Amino acid sequence: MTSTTATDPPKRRRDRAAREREILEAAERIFGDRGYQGTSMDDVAAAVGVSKPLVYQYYGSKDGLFLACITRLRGRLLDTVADAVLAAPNAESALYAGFLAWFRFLDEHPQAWSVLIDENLLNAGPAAEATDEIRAAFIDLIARMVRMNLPPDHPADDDQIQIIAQSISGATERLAIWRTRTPTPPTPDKVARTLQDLLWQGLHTLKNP
Amino acid sequence: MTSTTATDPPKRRRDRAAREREILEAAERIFGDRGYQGTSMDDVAAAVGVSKPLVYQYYGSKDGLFLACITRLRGRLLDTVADAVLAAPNAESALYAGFLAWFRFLDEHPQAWSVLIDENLLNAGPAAEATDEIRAAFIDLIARMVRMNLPPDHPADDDQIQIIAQSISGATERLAIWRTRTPTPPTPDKVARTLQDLLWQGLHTLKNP
DNA sequence: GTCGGAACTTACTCGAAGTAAGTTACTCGG
DNA sequence: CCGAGTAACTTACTTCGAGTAAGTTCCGAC
Repeated sequence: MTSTTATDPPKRRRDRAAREREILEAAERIFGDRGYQGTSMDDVAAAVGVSKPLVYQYYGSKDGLFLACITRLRGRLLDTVADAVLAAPNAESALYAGFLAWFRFLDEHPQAWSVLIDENLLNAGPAAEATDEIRAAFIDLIARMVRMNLPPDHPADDDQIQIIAQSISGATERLAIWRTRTPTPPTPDKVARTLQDLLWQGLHTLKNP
Repeated sequence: MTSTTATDPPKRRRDRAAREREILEAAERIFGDRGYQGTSMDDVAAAVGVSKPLVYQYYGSKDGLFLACITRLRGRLLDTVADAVLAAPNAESALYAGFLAWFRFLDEHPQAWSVLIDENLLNAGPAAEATDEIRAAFIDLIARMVRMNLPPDHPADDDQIQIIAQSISGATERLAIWRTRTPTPPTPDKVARTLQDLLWQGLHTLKNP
């Protein structure tokens, strides 16, 4: 049906930055609706009212376009969570606030999240490294929080901190996927509280090797 | 190059079960080497020394073949971990033994694991439900262990148990991926101990709502 | 031997990623 | 106002891989 945005006739040239943004927004929407595999470059081009080679000129490849979507969406998610964490009065509530912000954001932007779920698609070549880098910002945030939570009397073991940060990242991602596939999932609040209860004690009693 | 298995000339007919096994084994190998996207059905067919439609007749689609690989590999992994868990003398060591078995298996079968990493690819249609079902056996095992670990004086909240089981599943999967992408990852033993330390306390002090 | 079904193949269609080569519109110096 | 230069854009392909239609060959049972 190729509805552009309700304005078909006055489709003039636009400068590159504007067109790039337009394409990116359409791509986020369509990838979110139909998934990576279910979306063709022609679909995206048609939605913007433009031809496919233009999309290729600006984004290089389907992976490139998808990566751009992921990067932007994850950036927003990270900002939201980081804001919540930094606004918390102490370490304990920071952990909880971070979890809560994460699950709430994903509830409120289901389309964004369904793009991010597909992130794992890009396991081939340099795209894999790119998605790892994007996720790494989250892992860093978590690692910083973990350090804040650790008992101050013994120095942190970097391996342990990485292990814990990766664990928390993996746990929250799987929980998010699980919630979307469960008919009546527990509320963000309940999930965040349960995670907090599960982890809080352990973070204080970590033994060094 | 189409190397079958070092025996090209005597390629006779075989009964269905044998051929299916042969195809499945080749598929595991090739998917493991090149990933889902990087593998074509012609590749698999050629490796067995057979034509593509035969593969389709036996496995229906590329997703079907891939799913068959995942199912078998996850089954083995589950057996290994379940054995370790059941052999443990008590709840605390069962948790640790399960983690350890998990990471050791993946160290010893890197090719199997690289197939399982791609599991997330199948996010479309009925394949998504199928992969969820396969993973569900793991979640169940974890959920049972969590119940064993819970303090007996208050009844378990099913939501909480699901949340925890999903978390642990997600954490171990992300850790496994992370370990494969890290030059010198911590040993399975260290990872298992850290996870155990992180979770053990929290599992005992879970509050009901 | 021949008949029936199971194992297997050749030779396609179709859809989507990616590209080569060209065309149209805007813009800026004269 | 006008022509060149360039950025925005298109048409018309190629290529590759998933999936399929329509057979053909082998083998065992009667």
